[in-house]
Amino acid sequence: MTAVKCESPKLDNERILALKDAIELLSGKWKFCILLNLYSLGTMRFKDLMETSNGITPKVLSKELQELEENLLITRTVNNTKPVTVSYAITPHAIETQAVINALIEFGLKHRKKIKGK
Amino acid sequence: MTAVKCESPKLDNERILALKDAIELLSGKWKFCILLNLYSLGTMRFKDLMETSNGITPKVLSKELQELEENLLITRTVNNTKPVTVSYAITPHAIETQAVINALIEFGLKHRKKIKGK
DNA sequence: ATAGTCACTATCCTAAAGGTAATTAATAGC
DNA sequence: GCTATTAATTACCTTTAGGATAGTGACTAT
Repeated sequence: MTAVKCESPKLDNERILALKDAIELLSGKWKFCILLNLYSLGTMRFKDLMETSNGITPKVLSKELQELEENLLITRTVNNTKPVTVSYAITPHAIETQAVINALIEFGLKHRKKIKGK
Repeated sequence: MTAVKCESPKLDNERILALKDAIELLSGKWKFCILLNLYSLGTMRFKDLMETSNGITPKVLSKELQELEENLLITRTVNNTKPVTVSYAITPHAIETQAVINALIEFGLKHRKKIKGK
């Protein structure tokens, strides 16, 4: 992942690091897609995520899920089924990303209005 | 820019597009750095931005500024000085990104606490 | 004439993100 | 034995973001 740069004389170091972490953690082509799907549809299996994340490949999905799991945003559960299925669910902690998503949506809505009048 | 993918049965199409736009507009290594600097230090010249955005090259800074200007987040003003100087300032519209930045910081702070206890 | 400032632009290059396609392991059904 | 399902992994390839370096054009100062 490309390390994000952000410095600001107005923010203390802890906040700068937090901002940097948050951006890096959530950036990429598929992160929000996966989180939104898990958030709105609940626990999902690998196969389900393959289908709802339109155009993703198993390799990329697998990698994304690993990153999200490492960062405690989702849980991975192997089910005792045949063939083996694996369930993914967002953690309570991941629900905190909703505030970010809402802020992005609100900004995006205002932005679209601004741009339309150009 | 890599087009972000996000779909969700819970969000209507307008909000999905807004989210997509916002993410794409703000993603990249330098966007937040530049916006934060202009926000906290006020109007800045190209040269100033080169110095505060530690490690950026003129080519990349130029490209980032063009993108931000196209999206009405900053203004570009050529000053009648010798040699010519150019001033960049954030627009009132760009100040709305503060909500996004704050949400990211809040999430990042909580996230750092979570990860520390791993 | 030469060197310096400022705001870039041009060219080339690397590293990382992401895509394609094939393959694997475990198991079940036919 | 052969095919199918699920959740991956592997090797390979392409695209893109961004970095390194040099150069340009308008001007000033010495």
